[in-house]
Amino acid sequence: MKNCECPGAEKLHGRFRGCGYRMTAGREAVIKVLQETQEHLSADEIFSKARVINPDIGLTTIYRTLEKLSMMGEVHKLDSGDKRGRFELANSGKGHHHHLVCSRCNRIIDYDDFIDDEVRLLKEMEKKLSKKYNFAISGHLIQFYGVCDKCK
Amino acid sequence: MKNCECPGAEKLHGRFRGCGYRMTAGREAVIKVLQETQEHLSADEIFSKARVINPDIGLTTIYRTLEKLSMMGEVHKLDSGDKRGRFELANSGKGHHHHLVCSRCNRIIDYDDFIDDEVRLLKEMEKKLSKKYNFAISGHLIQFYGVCDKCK
DNA sequence: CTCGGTGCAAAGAGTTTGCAATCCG
DNA sequence: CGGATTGCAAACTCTTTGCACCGAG
Repeated sequence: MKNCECPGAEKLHGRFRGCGYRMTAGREAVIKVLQETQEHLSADEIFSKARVINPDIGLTTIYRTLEKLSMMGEVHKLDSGDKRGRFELANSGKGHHHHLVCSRCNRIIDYDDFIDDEVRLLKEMEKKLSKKYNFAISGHLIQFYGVCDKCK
Repeated sequence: MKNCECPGAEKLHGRFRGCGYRMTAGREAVIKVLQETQEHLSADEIFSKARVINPDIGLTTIYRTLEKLSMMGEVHKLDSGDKRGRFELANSGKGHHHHLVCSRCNRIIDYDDFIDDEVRLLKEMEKKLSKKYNFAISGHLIQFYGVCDKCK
């Protein structure tokens, strides 16, 4: 798989084309599902929802599409502690945010409160760490674990 | 499994006993392996190393011991991005630290540089977030992703 | 003696792969 | 038309479970 860098294209459809990929019914369905949800869906959950749009789609296509979107930087794969991956669109309406993960029900809550201080510190850390460890930092993961209101 | 809180016991051996568990050759081997390594081993890697100490040990015991130690708060389970879990002793010589994760080779590097500022901010965040989201925060995960020096 | 602990084999769960058929452009 | 994409089933990987035997205390 090519590690595609095709910036600026407004629509995912265009980005696929620009990367030499094709837009298909299956991919459209996956993207639609991701755009319409507020939650962090697993591959399987995306599968169920995508089936409603396109009954012929297979789980394999979900995985392959997610992998492509992930490579393109359009979706982020999250780790919620249970064994399956969860996915969120990178460029949904949401801005930069981090996660609260419930250890009991594995629910993931986004937060973007108070995030400016966080981001400022992170940028500094990135600079210092990449210098000290000669490490090319491309991203970060910040999560707080605990028990959510519903589970308490 | 009991969610054991038996503070203050100096040795893991004692902590096991204090929790109503038994100390066995298998558990000793797992603990020894964890104490002697500087890396973040997977269950399988721990298995190989433990086999050297105790050739009769099975992979199952590794998993079950790690689960107990994890419940007791003696080991932390890490997520490196590849699908298997990695483990580190909570009370090794290392103090509080966070991780740099190489996306290429999945190596995890500990850092504890500049960590005071980080921890200070985290504590603040925890306070604010737990209030706003009514979320009982028990821990956090901070990781930077990128490409390590060896992989560049 | 009592129960917790063990190894083994088998089961699970999530994800990936091989392949022939199909579809996009 | 040519190569990318797909669904299906099978393969894989890591982890968990059932069970009969073993052993710590």
